[in-house]
Amino acid sequence: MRRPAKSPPTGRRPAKPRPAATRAQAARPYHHGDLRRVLIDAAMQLVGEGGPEAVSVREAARRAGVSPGAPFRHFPSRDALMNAVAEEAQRRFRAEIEAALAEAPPGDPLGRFRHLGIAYLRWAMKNPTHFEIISSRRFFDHDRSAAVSGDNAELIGLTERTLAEAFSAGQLGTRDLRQVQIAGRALVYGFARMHIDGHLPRWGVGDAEVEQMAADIVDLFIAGIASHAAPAAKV
Amino acid sequence: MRRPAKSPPTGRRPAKPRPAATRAQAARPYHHGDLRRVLIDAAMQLVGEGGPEAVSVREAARRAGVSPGAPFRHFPSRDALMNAVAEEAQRRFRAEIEAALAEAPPGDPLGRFRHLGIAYLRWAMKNPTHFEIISSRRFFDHDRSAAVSGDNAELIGLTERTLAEAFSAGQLGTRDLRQVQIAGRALVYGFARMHIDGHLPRWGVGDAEVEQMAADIVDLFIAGIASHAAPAAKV
DNA sequence: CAATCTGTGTAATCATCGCTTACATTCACA
DNA sequence: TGTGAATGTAAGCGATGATTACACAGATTG
Repeated sequence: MRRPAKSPPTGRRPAKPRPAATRAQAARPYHHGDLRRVLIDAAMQLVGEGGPEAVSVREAARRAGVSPGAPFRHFPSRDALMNAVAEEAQRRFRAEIEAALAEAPPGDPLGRFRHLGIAYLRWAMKNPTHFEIISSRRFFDHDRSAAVSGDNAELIGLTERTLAEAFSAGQLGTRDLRQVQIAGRALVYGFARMHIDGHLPRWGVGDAEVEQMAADIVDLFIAGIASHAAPAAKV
Repeated sequence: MRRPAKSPPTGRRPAKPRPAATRAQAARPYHHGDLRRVLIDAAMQLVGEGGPEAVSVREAARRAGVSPGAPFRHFPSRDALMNAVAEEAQRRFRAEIEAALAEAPPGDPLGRFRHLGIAYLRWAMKNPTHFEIISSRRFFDHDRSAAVSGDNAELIGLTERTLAEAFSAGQLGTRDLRQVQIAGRALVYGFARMHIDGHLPRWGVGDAEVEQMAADIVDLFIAGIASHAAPAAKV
């Protein structure tokens, strides 16, 4: 980031009130097609390249080929842009989780929980920076975005229901359901954040091994909470 | 942050080469006592007040009563200052963890592991912003700070050894020790991050209940990995 | 004791950033 | 066809991190 401006006026325009420009030079109509969309895409790309902090309104404008003030017609602040980016990321996240869950066997709640956890981690491993913005209060305000909090609540509800079914089916023994839910969430969230924050190498988990380890700890957790009289899950 | 400058020259000096100032005005010797230390303290305070992003070199200088360029005599960049802050935080973290562990019973490895986990979470709950800077690669570079990575490695080694002892003592059944270590870390780290990132309210965990819940999920994890029966439960 | 060297603070300046305001241009609709 | 709303540009404000030239003070040494 922080490139040196790089835009000498390029003779694009004599700068003062000019007669209609004729547009013979084509390629740059005064009005951008769908600037809002383009800005979100550019910001998504910036997040992917350098994390949430790498997003600047000016850089997004630059990539959209537009003046630094233009984005403010569509987003009142940088935070608003980040919110839009977070909504987009959260939407993709939810879509992938639900798609993965659709392929899980309907009969076995604990098995579905396993699919849920693994899909969650797979997306987080593949999209660490996007996962980060939808997870950390620092980069946007969940409470201010109905779309994000809605998608998020939907996913949380999904896992809660799944675990509750497992509980009802006697797959969890006598454990405290709420504790199991929170511990399960902490486990997958923690592993995802360890990946994002670069902790895994220190724990001896190389890039090639990450996905397998993710599945392993989900399985370990399930084995730990599963009712020991009924080894229903897996195998 | 972002306060409006607020420093009209205050007539402190006529700006051009002046004869010795006599220091009759006392209170402000040209050389600050220990600016480096004061800057770190100011930055620590800023982290505590508004998180890592709230740290600015200029604000630290302001609080130290010094010109905006002065800090750069001690820290070549903002990141270097953040590194120093992280070292301080990591030092305090380690000290508290080790103190807590010293009070744990030496005979029972799994019990010591429990103390470790609870002490870890207690510090994280009480110092969320400081915990964040030593955890997230975003705010400083572990690899560039021998002090931080040393303290950190020491703590990790501690938990690894503790769990290994439990394993040797037959308290873990036949589980994969490495997986247990990583899952345990993911669990506590995840819970700490959930707290930092403001997820806990959504999971129904209020501020008053946080510490208890932290202890509960550590216990739940330990119960899950403790011997009782092997994972596959070939009862 | 005096001269000078080195460390540390100040002043001024630069480029970038988010954001605002005044103005220009274009589109859509009456 | 004309006019207002939408949406772009230009210019500028105050903030930031960073650099440079200079001022001062403490320590070292002749």
